[in-house]
Amino acid sequence: MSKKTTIYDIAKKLNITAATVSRALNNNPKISEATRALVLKTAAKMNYEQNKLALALKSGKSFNVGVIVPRIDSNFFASVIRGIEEELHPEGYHVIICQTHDQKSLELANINSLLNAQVDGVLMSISNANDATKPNNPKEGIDIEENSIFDNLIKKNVPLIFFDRKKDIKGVSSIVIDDFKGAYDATQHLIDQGKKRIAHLSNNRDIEIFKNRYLGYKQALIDNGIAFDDNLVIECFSKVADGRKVTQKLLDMKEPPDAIFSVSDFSALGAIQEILEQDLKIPEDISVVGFSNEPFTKFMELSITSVDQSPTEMGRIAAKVFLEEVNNDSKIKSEKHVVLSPELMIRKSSLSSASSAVTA
Amino acid sequence: MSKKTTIYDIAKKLNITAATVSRALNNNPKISEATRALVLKTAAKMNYEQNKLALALKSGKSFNVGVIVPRIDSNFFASVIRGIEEELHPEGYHVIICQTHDQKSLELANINSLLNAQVDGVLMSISNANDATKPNNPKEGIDIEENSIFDNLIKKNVPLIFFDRKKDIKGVSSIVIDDFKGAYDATQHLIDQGKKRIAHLSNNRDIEIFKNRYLGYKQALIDNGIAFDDNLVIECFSKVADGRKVTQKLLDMKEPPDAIFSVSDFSALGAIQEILEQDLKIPEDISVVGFSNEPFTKFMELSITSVDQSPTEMGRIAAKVFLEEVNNDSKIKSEKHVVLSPELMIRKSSLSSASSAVTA
DNA sequence: TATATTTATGTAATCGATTACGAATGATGC
DNA sequence: GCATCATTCGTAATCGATTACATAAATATA
Repeated sequence: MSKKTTIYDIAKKLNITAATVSRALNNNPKISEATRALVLKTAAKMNYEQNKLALALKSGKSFNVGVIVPRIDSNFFASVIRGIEEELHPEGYHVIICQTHDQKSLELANINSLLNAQVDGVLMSISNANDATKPNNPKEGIDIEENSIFDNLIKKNVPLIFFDRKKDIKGVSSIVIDDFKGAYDATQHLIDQGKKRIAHLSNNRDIEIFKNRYLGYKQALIDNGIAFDDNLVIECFSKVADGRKVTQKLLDMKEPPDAIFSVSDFSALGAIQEILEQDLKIPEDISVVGFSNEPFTKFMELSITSVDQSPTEMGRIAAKVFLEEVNNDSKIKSEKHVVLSPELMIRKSSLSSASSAVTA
Repeated sequence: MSKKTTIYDIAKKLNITAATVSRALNNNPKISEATRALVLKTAAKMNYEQNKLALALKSGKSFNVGVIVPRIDSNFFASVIRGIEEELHPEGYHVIICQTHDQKSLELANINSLLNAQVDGVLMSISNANDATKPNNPKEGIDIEENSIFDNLIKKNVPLIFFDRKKDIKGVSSIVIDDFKGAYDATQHLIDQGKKRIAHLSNNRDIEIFKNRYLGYKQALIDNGIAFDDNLVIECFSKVADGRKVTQKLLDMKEPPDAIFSVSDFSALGAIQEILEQDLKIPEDISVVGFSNEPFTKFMELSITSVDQSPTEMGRIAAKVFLEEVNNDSKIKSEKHVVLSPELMIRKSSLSSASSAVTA
């Protein structure tokens, strides 16, 4: 319908050039107050709105950032994105969402696609794809083949920020929680409740967060003089059904566990369902602790103890780190590593005595 | 670091012009096979990637769409966005997320901001801000002052699609669920269970969805010969705490209700908590039905009956309608109104007899 | 008054692509 | 051998902004 008005339209109407209009609109000092006022008034009258696309092409800044997550319909990722959006919106940035569904190929495709769209930065949580088929690179945390996915970003000097699930790449900042501590605290809590045979529902430990939770769990056992038993550690997906399945196996053991610490709230829920099904009592017979503090853990009548990751805060900080990097003109670039402290939310699924208060 | 390579770089290297390079890259027939192959090979060698920004400026298509929601960290909206992203990504579109936090001012600001960014379309669910202070326009569903928010979009011919919370605007498509039917079915179900005094936790009925749920509830009562009692309808926010508060009032009545139908799962949960607190039995004494099928309703031990809105499907369809509109070159523009049928998920919170099966 | 110095504006290049138009080349037909 | 035509490629405009440089006008200085 009505074509968008450009600075040329305004220029023509006022018999001046587009350059003058541009200067008037941008508070350039080299212009008379009279013409500035005139241009501003005319621009308003003609409903002028700056074409950010043209500006982006000229300036090389699109004021768009890409956010890549495995999926958006999980409370954790949605909350992180919420934090990112809230922090970046006032600064004039738009947030572009990409999902990988845990496929490495989509991860690469999304990065390239975002680069073509000229985003000013990429904030991402890496995918959970199973890389187990490839031989592990012995150099701790550095897998050259893997990192080549991010080469394009780094070569083009586009800020990359990892949150939650990161890779160790030189020059790349990251915001994570202290997964080791989260797991350690959860395990210690179970031990404090008198539990001695604590199982661990793990997940792909090629991913740092799952490895660290595993290590935190193990260390807490060791520090309390409890023998670590490999048979009590089972890998399982973050799904209710998978949690049920592996819990069934645990309960079938000669010496079943008296507590379960899961890296996921969903598998923790599956564990609870299976335990109750077998007419065992929670937390008396078996205590259960999850991870992520998904909303439902608080809502259940038998509320589930879980580790809160303050996802919105994580998103906010990731956004702030991005802003620092993108506004840093100096050549000295520093990577920043923020580690948030997790908070154990103690609830009914693990609180043996009625004495202590339950966290809201 | 390494500047991005442009078609001019390729042209210079091959001693041809950028026009030829562009033609080679775009499968333009007016070019020899020899040069095309040469250009393609050189482009690959130089790691050429098309600058979508330049393309967008030239073509007027940014291949970005804006999605505006009250907030992203609710399962419903996150799921809708998931559907939108999954449908639009294969078509080459990026999804830009904006949150309004239910503020009309942010709604307007976001629309304008997206327009400046030259998005190809806007998919949105309108905010829940209370317009009650303004006198209602008698013309059903058409509020001129309100709609002026969308004027810019319509004037510029940018496709606008509403999902879930819509306004009736000429030429604007919408995807909603049949909220009337959802509420009707829920109420009928409660009546089928023998309930006779059914309360309704409503919400701001200036919003269509809440109005329709109210009307569906009312009609079900009437159709079953149950007198409608205004005292049993209470407005309340979609929050657990608010649900508790108003339920307390309901239970304090001389004749308390024997069932509660809530427009929100969260206030339904609050209701349940309050009911159990008062040592009443669910569903024997009081049944509770929510709306939205939030994940936690299924997970609770006392699972909550709720109305599923198939949000991912809603997002997919919204995206498809957008694609139809954006790909429609003809001048005949038609608005499309898709109404999805909601599905009542019957669970323990309302199923009196153990005879019937509970939906998963 | 003549010169120096601001101040305000215009000219034109630039960002990186696409494309209408025109020109050069070679092939074809008679 | 020459007109005709198709093929292939170059020229230059365009999308809508910004900005270095040039220039004209206005003001200050001696």
